[in-house]
Amino acid sequence: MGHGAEHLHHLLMDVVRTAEFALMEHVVPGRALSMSQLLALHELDHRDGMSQRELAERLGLEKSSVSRLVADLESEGLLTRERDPDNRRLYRLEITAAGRRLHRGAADVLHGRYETWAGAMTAKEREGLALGLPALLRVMRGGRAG
Amino acid sequence: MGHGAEHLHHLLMDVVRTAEFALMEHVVPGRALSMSQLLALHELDHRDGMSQRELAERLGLEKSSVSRLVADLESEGLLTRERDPDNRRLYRLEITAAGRRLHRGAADVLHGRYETWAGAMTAKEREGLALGLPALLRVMRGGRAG
DNA sequence: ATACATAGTTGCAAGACACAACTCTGAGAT
DNA sequence: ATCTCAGAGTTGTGTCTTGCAACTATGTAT
Repeated sequence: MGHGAEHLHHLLMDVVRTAEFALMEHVVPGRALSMSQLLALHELDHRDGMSQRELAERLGLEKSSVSRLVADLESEGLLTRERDPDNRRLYRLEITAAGRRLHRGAADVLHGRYETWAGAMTAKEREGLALGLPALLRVMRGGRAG
Repeated sequence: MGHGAEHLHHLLMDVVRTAEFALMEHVVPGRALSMSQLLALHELDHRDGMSQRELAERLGLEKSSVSRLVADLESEGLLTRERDPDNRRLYRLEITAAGRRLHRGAADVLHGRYETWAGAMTAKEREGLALGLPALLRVMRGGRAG
């Protein structure tokens, strides 16, 4: 087991260095979207009506950062902000059709990319990854569900 | 296997969001080191005498960025730069004892962190990760060995 | 009414990075 | 020799992303 741990040091550093590049490169052709912007769309695509505070929590960003992030996305027509009628302090964020299209497009690119990657792995490696990676995330976050 | 691919989209985004935080948080107590600085030490700790161009390639950074990065590390006594006698255009970078100590310290912290994580995983998950993660890196990089 | 808490905004400032233009060194070609 | 060209590294500058602190606006409780 010390074996795996020694590897992990190396491995995780490589993952961080490699993954962001592999994820972001050309997933959104034409438009210049940051990682955080894409992650925000990602969150909103599978849960509408979040507040900025909630989004900030999910993204691990400060509320001020999210304020600007969201303002940019709104001005590009990728999401809408409306005050909650029941509590006008907070916004209800909703992804627009364009935002959804963009996110799905990125997801498709990633999907295709994964198919390529998967083809270069053995079945055992694929299975291991499918089992181990979610587990790693689970424990890295300290047991909370994603 | 479309199943795995759909997951991966979600998964990798989460990895990027989570891993950097999990890796960098408190691994180098006292000193303020950036991810790239730590990665640079990591590279130099297992291969001495690299040039800046070489390091830039490994880190995926522009040579100007590496120039400043390395200058900082040198001024903090974590590495040395000496012109190659055989080709005075390039530097030979060498990690110092202090740099090595610092990197090994970070590695130890990560090691301990992994032990905790591993304890929260099942044996199958650990094995899967140990098999799948290197494979993922391999294919993400396009087959080159790490 | 007054005090307090919460959601979001704005004015900074810092850090990390790329790009372009520069210097310095070395390797041919004439 | 010297001219030219390529490669390694540096510096100037601008951009992007982010956090912190101070602010406004809205809601809640006493």
